[in-house]
Amino acid sequence: MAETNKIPQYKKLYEVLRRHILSGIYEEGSLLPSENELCAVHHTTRPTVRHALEALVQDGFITKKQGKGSIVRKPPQDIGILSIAATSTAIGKPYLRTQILQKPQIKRWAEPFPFDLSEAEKDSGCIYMERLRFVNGQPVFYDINQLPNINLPRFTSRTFENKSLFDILRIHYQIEVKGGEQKLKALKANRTIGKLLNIKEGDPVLYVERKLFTNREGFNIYSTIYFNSEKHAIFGSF
Amino acid sequence: MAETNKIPQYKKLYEVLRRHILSGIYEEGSLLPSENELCAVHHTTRPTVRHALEALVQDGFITKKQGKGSIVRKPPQDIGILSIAATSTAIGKPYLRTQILQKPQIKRWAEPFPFDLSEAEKDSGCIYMERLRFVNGQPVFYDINQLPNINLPRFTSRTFENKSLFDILRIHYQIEVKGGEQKLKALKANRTIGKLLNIKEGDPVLYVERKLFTNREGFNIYSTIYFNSEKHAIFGSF
DNA sequence: TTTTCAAACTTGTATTTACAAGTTACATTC
DNA sequence: GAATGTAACTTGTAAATACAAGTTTGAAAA
Repeated sequence: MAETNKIPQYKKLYEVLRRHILSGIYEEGSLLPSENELCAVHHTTRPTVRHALEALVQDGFITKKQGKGSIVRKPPQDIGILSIAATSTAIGKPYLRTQILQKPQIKRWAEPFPFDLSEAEKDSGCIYMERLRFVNGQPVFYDINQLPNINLPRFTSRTFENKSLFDILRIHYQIEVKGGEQKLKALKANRTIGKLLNIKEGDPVLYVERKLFTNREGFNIYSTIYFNSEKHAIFGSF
Repeated sequence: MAETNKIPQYKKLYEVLRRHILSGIYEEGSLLPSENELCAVHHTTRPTVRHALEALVQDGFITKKQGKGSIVRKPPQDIGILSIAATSTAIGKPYLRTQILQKPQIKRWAEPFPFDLSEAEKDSGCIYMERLRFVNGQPVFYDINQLPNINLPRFTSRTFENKSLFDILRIHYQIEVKGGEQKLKALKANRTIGKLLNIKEGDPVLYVERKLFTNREGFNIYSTIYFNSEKHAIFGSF
């Protein structure tokens, strides 16, 4: 028994089940094997299985019901609450095109900065990028992302057009978002924002400032978002 | 031993610790008693203590560090992402006054209703209430709450002025919010909203529709919120 | 004085066992 | 056939125990 790589059993089980749910082996609405079955299959005990299931509940992959079982849920989108839903009619998979206005480049942090930066973050400078996102051809989402330039080889030369910033961070750099905080306001669009989002100056826009914590100590991602909520709404589930 | 009211020990311990954190008995940044100490004091065992602490971590009241202990955090506001933060200057404890515009009363559900209602919810009618909340004397927060009128004895006669709706549901009825979904938009204030929030007609307001799931099957809480983000922002952490 | 290291804490992971409580299915009874 | 109840599932709560791993402290050694 030397092959245990220090990764706890409950986490390994979590990963297995999560993978199975995402890959469709367990269908949405169906029941996971019972806790005792999972014990038998994975050669472990109920508290360990329950620990893994608890994490799945926490991350929204299942709901549990006493006497019934663990029900598979629709896997939740990206972490962090922000996806887009149409207000009037429910569009199944909104056609979302992303245009990079400013490719990732190394800059100084914007001043003044809406969040407190650590010394390490200040010293290392930041990687800056701007994106504009379209739903059905209309611009709805303008966001500025800044992250510290700490140990991210080749980052600025990667392609972002069709990939999520977060996917790239997770897959290439093992950086995962663990939580965050955000401030939301409704503002009048100024001229620049109005032009970008194709609305009139003075029209209301949703404004969000976010700080996302990651599994890397002291590595946070900062975003500023302007959202055209004329025809769409920001939708979140938690 | 007849006084156990069916409430699990770990929940009771959670309530005790939560109360103590909120009342300042444990200061922000300080350490909670160690798990073994809590075991001794509350006559229980580590798994139970850990279960309670896990819930506190989940709700943002503490963070844990292996080898160190449980660190008390700044207690997060109301449940579920919505609290208020001043944008310009950080106000330590924003003076928040709540005015009940419409005491809880039994009504029919509003039509049209932004979310799908179950048959049970439709049949039972709803408890309806409106509140207006002030920070430093200025109205910032107008919210309409609707919840199904199912098995909530004495609910409409309770006092809400200084207590959170969610605290009352949790403590008196063992109803806990387990998750939810919400839509956010920026709108122009109409005349009514403008008057309530003391802003000009046409000024931007933050508009939120929320559906909160609870541990009671089929019991959801629905809120509509208008937020004056002129001087404040909605703050959330996740 | 400074460094090193070991002991005594802390939380993290895991097993084993037991019973309570909610759900379902089926056999019994009316 | 319809209602009832029981048995066999499910998850929920709780205890007792053991060891692993990270942090702090202070004594011993350099």
